[in-house]
Amino acid sequence: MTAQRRLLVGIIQDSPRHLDAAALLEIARKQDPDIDRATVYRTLALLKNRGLIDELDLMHIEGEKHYYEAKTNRDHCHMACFRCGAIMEYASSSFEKLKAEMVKQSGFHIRVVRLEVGGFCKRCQKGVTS
Amino acid sequence: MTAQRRLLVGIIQDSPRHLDAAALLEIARKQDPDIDRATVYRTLALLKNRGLIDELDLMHIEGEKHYYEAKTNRDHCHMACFRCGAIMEYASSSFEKLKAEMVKQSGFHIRVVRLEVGGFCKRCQKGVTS
DNA sequence: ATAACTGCAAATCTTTTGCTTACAG
DNA sequence: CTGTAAGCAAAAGATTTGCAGTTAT
Repeated sequence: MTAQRRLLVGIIQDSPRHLDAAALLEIARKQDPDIDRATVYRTLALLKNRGLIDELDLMHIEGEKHYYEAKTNRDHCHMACFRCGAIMEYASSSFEKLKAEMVKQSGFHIRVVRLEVGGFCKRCQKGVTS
Repeated sequence: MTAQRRLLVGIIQDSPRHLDAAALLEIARKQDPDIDRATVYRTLALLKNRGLIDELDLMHIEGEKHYYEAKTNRDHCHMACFRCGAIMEYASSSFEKLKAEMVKQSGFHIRVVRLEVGGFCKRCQKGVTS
C-alpha cells in the first residue's frame, strides 16, 4: 500500500465523525497538498472491496454523499436525527441474532450489512408534531 | 393529489420490482407522455416525506440510483446478491424486536428504517472464492 | 385570488474515466 | 522490467432548481 493510501486509511480510522469523500480529501491535503480527488475515490473503492471500510448513507440526511468508517468488529446501526443531524450508533446482540437468523433461513452469504434509521433523537422529540 | 401523482403512486404500488426514478418515468410516460422527470422527482420527495414510500439503495448494486417501494405494514430487509443482482426480502419478528429494543434503549423516535445486506445468494455461492 | 403543480432547460453535486507520467516490487 | 498508482481534466449519472405558465381550491 502506498503512502497516500496509508494516509487516507489513517484519517478514516482516526476521525471521530463519519467523513465523506470531499471531507476526507480536504483533511488529507493538509498533509499532502498534491493528493487528488480521483485518488481518494479509487482508494475508497479499494478499501470497500477489501472489506476494510464500510460505506454509509446516513439516510441521506445531507445530500447524496456517502460516508465512511473503518470496519469494526461488531456491526452496528446508525440512527440519524432528521432535526439536529446527530448520528448515534447502536450495537446489540439482537442485531447479531437477526443476522444469524437471516443467514440460516435464506442461505444468503452476508458480505456487508447496513442498518440505518432515520427519525428524531430523544432531545429533538419535544416539539415535533408527528 | 393530482392525476399525475396518483399515476406514479399506482405504478409504484403495482410494480413487482423496485423502480428507480428513470424506470418510473419511463413507465409513467406510457400513460401520460407529457410527464416530466422533475415531476417524478418532486412526487417521490413528497411521498417519501409523507412516509408513503420507502427509498432503497440496494447496496448500490447498480450505480448510485435510488429505488422505491410502497410502504408495507411490516419493515423488511433487502438482500442484494453481488453476483446475480437478485434482490430478496426478509421480514421477521426478530427485526421487530430489534427495533423495539433500539427505541427502548436510545429513546430515539424511529421514522424510517433501512436494513440492507450485500453478499451472495444461495445459488451464487458455489464458485465464489471468498 | 391564492397556493400548489407542471414542463422545460439549465445547473449542481458526487463520482468515474481516459490518458500520460511516475513509482514500486 | 512490469504492473500498479497518481494527477489532471473532462465526462458521466442522478437529482435539483429557477422560472413562467397552468391547474386546483
